[in-house]
Amino acid sequence: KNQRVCHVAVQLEMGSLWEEFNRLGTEMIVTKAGRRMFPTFQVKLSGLDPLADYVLLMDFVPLDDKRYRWGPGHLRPKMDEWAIVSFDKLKLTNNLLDDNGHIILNSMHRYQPRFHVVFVDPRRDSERFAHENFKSFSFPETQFMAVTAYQNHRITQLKIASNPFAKGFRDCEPEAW
Amino acid sequence: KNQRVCHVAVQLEMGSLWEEFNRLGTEMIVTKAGRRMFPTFQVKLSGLDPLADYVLLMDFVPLDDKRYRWGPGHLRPKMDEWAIVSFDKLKLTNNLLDDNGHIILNSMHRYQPRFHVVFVDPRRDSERFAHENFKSFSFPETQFMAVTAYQNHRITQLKIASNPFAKGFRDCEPEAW
DNA sequence: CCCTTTTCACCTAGGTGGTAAGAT
DNA sequence: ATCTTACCACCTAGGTGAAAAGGG
Repeated sequence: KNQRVCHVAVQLEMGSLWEEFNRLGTEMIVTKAGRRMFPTFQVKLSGLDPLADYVLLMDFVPLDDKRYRWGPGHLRPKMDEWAIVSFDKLKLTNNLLDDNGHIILNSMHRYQPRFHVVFVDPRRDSERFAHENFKSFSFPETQFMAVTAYQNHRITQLKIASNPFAKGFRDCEPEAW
Repeated sequence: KNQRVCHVAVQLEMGSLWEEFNRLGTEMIVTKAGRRMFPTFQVKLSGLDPLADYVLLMDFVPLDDKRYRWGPGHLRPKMDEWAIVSFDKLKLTNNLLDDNGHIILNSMHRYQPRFHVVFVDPRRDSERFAHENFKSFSFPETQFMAVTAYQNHRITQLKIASNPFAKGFRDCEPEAW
């Protein structure tokens, strides 16, 4: 592995929330127009070379068949700072003809989100080193099933309890979250 | 001038709205937190080399003293397409200590917005060619005075009539805009 | 007196799950 | 029967000028 990526470490943000969902069997809604993930996939990066350029992206590995990618763009990390990368604008869709750059997933199938840090190699023959210029990370607690409607009512209730945009469906508990 | 920029042409969007404001003497609000411009500075680009990289930015030339810049980032133009660049997220502030990347302007002073297309020269000694790698554009009808409160009531009325976010202050006319 | 700051009601824009109807 | 779609009320988030208060 290239020196620019071999020391890179990644920590999942909101890990306890992910685990809480994972215990119930996380589900993510997919729609024609595209739907955000909740919890948001968010990681804290360290060990980046402040002078190097990186491309950060995600893909979704089916615990069945195909694979899809999504990237939030370039990053040149700031010195003395743990870069936090949020995929909050990433959207999931079940529309095979989607042209909005959303992730196309198969409803009722399970997926493992994966995160990749790719060093942008400035050398002319960088293709030759492509295999050593990236590092990938998987967090098992972020696995989920793509659905068009929630299958498990307890997942629905946890989403309503923890997602600010679903506050309209809460019954009570003004301070619990 | 470099071939990558010498054929670049730019057309101001919403020209007639800018002219309507200009006839009254355009004013732009500046606040501590930063305020958007309205009308938005928006241009249509043509003559770009589809294989080249560009940086697009704006600055504000005082019809008195200092100068400030703001850039929306890189652009690699799509073939067969007139790229439209919108500076709708640009904000103006009068806070000299601003660290949000907003444009710091002097209230009660007049400014001329200016647009620059900069070719990202891949050559090692690109600094030597910096003077020939950009092209700049000024539209006199986009001049304005920075203010903390509107000075001309007719400007206020035109803003209310044409800015969707000010719809709450309209008296009538559901179809006029 | 002139200019700036703060707060506010009223918008735009868009992210939620519920619900009922539609599709297979 | 099972999964999908379209629409909805209800939120978050944030862009408006008005008005009143603050500052020199």
